[in-house]
Amino acid sequence: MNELIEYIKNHIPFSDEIKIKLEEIVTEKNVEKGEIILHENSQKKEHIFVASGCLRSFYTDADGKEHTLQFAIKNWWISDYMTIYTDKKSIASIESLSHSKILIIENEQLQKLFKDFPQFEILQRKNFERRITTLQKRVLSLLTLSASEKYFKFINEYESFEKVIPNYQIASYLGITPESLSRVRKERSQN
Amino acid sequence: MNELIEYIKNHIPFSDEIKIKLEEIVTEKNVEKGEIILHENSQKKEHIFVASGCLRSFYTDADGKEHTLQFAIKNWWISDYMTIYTDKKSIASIESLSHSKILIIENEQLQKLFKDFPQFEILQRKNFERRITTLQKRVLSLLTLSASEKYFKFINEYESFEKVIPNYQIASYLGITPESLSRVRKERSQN
DNA sequence: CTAATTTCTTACCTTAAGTCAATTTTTATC
DNA sequence: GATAAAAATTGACTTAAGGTAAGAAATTAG
Repeated sequence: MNELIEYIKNHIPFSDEIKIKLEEIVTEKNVEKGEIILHENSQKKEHIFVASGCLRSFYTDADGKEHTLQFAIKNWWISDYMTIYTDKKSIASIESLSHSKILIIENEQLQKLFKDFPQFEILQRKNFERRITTLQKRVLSLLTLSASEKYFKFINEYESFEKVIPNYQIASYLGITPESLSRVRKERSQN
Repeated sequence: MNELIEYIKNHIPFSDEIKIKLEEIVTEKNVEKGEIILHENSQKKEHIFVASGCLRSFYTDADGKEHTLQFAIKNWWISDYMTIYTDKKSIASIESLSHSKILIIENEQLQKLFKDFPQFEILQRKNFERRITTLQKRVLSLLTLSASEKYFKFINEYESFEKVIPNYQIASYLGITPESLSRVRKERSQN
């Protein structure tokens, strides 16, 4: 909870009122490595804030292959946007990649929070803007870059991820096979 | 202008006050096929509403190859989000694919509008939500689908686009070559 | 500390999609 | 409606990345 408060204070004016409200609507949870937090097919509209550790959202295709949508570390939000903003069943799952501390807010509660404390709208808007530009950049990478370019861009941009996240999951984020990623990494170590 | 008003009325309560304000900040423009509305490298933070016709935003890579970011038809918004929400120079351009009528709003003006008429925030939020889920779906398509699957999904989803947009631009949206797209289309006509 | 499991690497082969170049078809222009 | 320009198609060839399978390395669990 303190991590979330810290995060909020860094963005908008904070008050005791807000604190009380937050304590009412936020669920704190410690999760183990490998634990699934949000299951595919659920209809839960939950926003997850990562207080510590690392999470991943992914989609499992018809062949059982997993495709990573997002990684999230401390101070990041992660959720299944398609489920929250449409009325369709979730096609994605969220799992923890390490022992993590997470804070969960129900979407309805969050919407109420926006009404009661309009300054949160600003936070939300900023998050949206960041998310849109991030997704846009990712589309562009997928459209224009080769396997090795995508990988080097990724480890460059998300250095801190490299140690926590298994390579086969990075591959599934970049849209390449683990074998290809391994070959790309070999090249690097030879040059 | 009427098209924008119509659009707004469909989403939030409208008033004469809003109308007056809009007339003050909105620039109406008729553009020709092939006309560039927003140039790469500009720093203009403009939101474009399509009243009629069809627009396209695209990125030109180092080899001069164009990669389509978005198409937009009547009642869609199109802009260069990366330029608007970061302080970097635009790496994308926006062009008109037909004779089009467009309405342009400066980002600063739009932000003021949000302050004066908070109901617009709702409109903005909905737009953001839609955009995020759309981008997310596109990432997923790029990660999981073959050239032909991407194409059939596209023409299925955006039927109305097929007639206006040249195939080589659809190819650049899907991340495949025009030649590959042509082969995919040939298969379809044979089965 | 050892066994079991998971992740990563490597070699060999296959394939989907890219490249290049020529031709046909469609669209725009005078 | 003829001519020019743009877009689409096609064929021959190349290539980047995928598939398979087996073994090595690293992690995790008992």
